[in-house]
Amino acid sequence: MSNTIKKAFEIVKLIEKNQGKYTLTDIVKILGINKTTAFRNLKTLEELNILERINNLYYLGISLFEMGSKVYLKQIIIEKIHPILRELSEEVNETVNLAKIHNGMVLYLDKIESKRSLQIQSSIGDTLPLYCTSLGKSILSILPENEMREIIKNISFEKTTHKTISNPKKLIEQINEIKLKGHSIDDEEFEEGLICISVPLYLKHHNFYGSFSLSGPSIRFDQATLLKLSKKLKKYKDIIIEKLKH
Amino acid sequence: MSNTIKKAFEIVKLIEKNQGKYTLTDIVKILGINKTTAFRNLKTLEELNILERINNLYYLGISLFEMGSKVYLKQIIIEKIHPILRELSEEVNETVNLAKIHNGMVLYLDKIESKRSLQIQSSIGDTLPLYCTSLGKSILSILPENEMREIIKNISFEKTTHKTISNPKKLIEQINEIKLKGHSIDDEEFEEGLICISVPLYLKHHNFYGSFSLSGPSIRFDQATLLKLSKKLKKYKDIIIEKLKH
DNA sequence: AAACATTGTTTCATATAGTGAAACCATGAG
DNA sequence: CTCATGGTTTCACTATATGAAACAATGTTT
Repeated sequence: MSNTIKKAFEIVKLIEKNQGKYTLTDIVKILGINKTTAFRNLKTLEELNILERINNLYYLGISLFEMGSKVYLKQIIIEKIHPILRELSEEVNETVNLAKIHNGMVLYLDKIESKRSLQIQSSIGDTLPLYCTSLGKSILSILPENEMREIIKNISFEKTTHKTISNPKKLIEQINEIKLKGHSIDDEEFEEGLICISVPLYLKHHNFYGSFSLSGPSIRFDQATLLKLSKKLKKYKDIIIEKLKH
Repeated sequence: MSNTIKKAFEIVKLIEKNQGKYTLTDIVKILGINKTTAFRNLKTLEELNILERINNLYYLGISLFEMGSKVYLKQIIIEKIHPILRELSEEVNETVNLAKIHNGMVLYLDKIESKRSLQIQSSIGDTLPLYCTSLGKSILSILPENEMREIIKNISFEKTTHKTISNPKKLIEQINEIKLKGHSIDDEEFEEGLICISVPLYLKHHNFYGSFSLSGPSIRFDQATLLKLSKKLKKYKDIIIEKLKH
């Protein structure tokens, strides 16, 4: 079924990974496709503003921005939650992230940066593994049991810090704890010096399995602070669920 | 050149206009394409998460959100300007919009809603005509003369309120005024009861022709207020230009 | 400045891959 | 139970995307 579309989309996905890095010939080499085909597809994608070409290097185009702004998720869910998360961020003066599960990964949906926060780089639209982020672990804790097992089965664990969870048993252990506590913590498991604390967020009516978090440098996030923050998170979680009830 | 891609994209563009309204058969009728082709294209688009199907009705898919979040414009320009606009919004307690020109239209890039503002519906990603918004008029005032003339030549004026500008001469007159004053006003020219005030924003290094605005109900925007707001806008404009200088 | 390398673009013959009419299901209405 | 509607599958066909090769436009090396 429409291979042409898929091929074109493969190109776009490649550009998404590395904007402004690839030239026609690069793309041909990387994807192993024919030059003429690539050439013509790039041309049409450019015409459609799906890609943009500057000095023969390709970038994601403005059409994607236009359409991306209009997906249901953005207009109905993210934009309704945003002001609430903003309040949270202002109240505790830390960076807030919102995420959902997508293809067995954490997809970042929204972010409110605290003014003081040293910038930790996670961008809206990025995807990260479930097992090494507090957001991901929170989400895992609210998934239907069989779905969770299925996802964990397909994870290939890779350590990014010495604290990263590296096997299914440990992960499932933690998930069970999270179910009891109602929140999850990423204690430098993904990035040295970075701590996150998340609560799961399930919106039944929208079939939304997600979570949101507070994150910052480990210096600021001692045990006492974490306890306080977890309470705040749960408070705001209730506010969100109330607002998105229908 | 790759007609298949274009056809597929036509479908996506149709869905963008009316999410959750069209079924396969509708799409076939509206676009005058073959049922089988539409069927298969819809299927691949769904597979690629470009479209989402719920009860045989189509919505924009999550891939578009992912990729849309990563366009240069968003990551480099909008996200840098955002906190500044947020400050502006908080300082004057009114709704702020950011826009740029795209295909002879105003493309809304960002929005910060004031808490008190009665919701005026303009969404990020929307496009509106240049001539009936203050944002558009501001942009026109900074375009190269020939480009501006060319664009105005192609406008088909349509009145949405009795105050809407309805001919090129009047528009060019106003643009000349804007060039002198440094800001533009939309006095219920697009929507009854809605006033906007904008300043143009040209970012040389990014080849960015845009503008940003404050908007709200006409009751609040008397002459004296407008004067104050125009000063604020210009102040923030300088801040933005300074920050995006390189 | 000439020869070479590299990369984007065009041509054209070919067959693959998308197309569309028609038949087929599944569902819901009358 | 019949009909109507809308989604799905089949299959023969040819239009359409494909890819090798030639070409043009760069910039680089000698």
